[in-house]
Amino acid sequence: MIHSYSSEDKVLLAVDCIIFGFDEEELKILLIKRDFKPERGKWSLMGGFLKKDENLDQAANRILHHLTGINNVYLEQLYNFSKVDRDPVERTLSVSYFALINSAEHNTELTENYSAKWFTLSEAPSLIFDHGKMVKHAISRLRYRASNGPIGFELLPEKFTMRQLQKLYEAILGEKLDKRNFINKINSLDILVKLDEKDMSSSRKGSFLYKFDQQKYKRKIDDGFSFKL
Amino acid sequence: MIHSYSSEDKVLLAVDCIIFGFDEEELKILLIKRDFKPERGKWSLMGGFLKKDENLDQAANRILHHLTGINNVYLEQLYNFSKVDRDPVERTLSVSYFALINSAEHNTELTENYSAKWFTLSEAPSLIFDHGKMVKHAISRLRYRASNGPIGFELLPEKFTMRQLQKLYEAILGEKLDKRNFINKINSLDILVKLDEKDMSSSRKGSFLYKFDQQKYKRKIDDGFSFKL
DNA sequence: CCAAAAGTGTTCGACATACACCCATGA
DNA sequence: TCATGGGTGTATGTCGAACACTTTTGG
Repeated sequence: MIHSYSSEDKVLLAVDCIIFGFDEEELKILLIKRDFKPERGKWSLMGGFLKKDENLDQAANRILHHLTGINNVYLEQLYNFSKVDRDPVERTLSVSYFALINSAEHNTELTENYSAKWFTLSEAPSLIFDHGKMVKHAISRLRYRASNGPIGFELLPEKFTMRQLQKLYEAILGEKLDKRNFINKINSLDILVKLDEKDMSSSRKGSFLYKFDQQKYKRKIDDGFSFKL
Repeated sequence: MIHSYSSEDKVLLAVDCIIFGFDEEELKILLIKRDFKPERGKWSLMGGFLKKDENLDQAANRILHHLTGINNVYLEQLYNFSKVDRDPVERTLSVSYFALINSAEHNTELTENYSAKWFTLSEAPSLIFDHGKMVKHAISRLRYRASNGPIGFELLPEKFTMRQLQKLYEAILGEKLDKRNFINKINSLDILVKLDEKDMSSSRKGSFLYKFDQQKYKRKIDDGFSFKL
């Protein structure tokens, strides 16, 4: 048995995370101001390098935790960006990941303890290297995933109103949806539980809160059900 | 300006290609018998290592050409497989690519000059490392792409019959399709040209040949059209 | 004349879309 | 009492699914 592929080239492998959040109205991404060279002072995605004793998912989790204090969020590998001169310092490939976080839960902590900032998609500054391309790619994957699986709930608090859910989907899909049709469709999926509780913050009448029913969803999936929105 | 990220780990990056072909009846993948260690003599995907002066798409094209003599085919990056001990020799990550080739055009050349062999999906031998996982992933991507874009034509000769096209889609999707519904749907897309020519090899009556009209398709796309099958 | 594949339309049901009014409440 | 957002059902059109017979021609 041989012990190395000794004549082959090795490369640096970065991991960059596109972190999505939702603030009741708009879809946002979390960026940090770089405090190191090159491009110090410019805005960038959260990133870091793969270490030799971890896989990419682990690296993405580690980087996310290190830069934001956050753990246990939805993370998904997207694409490997490999243009030879994409990083001016040294040949580096970057694997992009997208993350979904419930920003209500983490907002203040984030912006105070770490120098991260939320930007709406339209207000986001231009990013270093090919990070802009990564964001575009991530948005299109997010749309796909949100339309084909119950992934949107990752961006909401555990309990949420129908209106919040609708606003979220409108933000993800970039289009207005009809209130009645949306609710009918969601109800026909039969994967939410309506709670006895109301959220009173948005109106005088108050609106019922719902929870995503993970167990029920899994049972339905095993039964051939497929989520489509 | 700094000139290296000197303290970071570097890794070997492989590229492995899942090559799909179609032989009038079944979807196949092209494998080679490894003539080097480790796992010499076992079947594997076509693979090689990324070199420092090329990007991943270039590497995939180079590897494909080197191992099969084929150039200019549809290639798409899929996923980074990064488990720490996936390759027993040395830490290696692998980026999988899937390729679509018109096997009629390349068949004999391939199996004679190179030690490659076509396998139907059900007859394929078990593969080294995590190559089996890569194939599964590639099939699901192929299904998605073929359902949402005119990518199936990459697997057919330039001129083809409706029946061939239907068989191809049946093979990709893994289900029988209704002849009339299929033809109606394809015709309603309005992206094929019917030729005056018939293919006489499959029946006494002969069946008309069609070509995919790239120009027309592009015009329709620019016009907001979206391919769905 | 017969076997074997090619070609061709219509009906029916399901699902998506469009659309407007009453309700409950706090101020 | 009124302003604000919450909640609810129906009618219509579109698209996908099921389905069977005639045509051609080489042997």
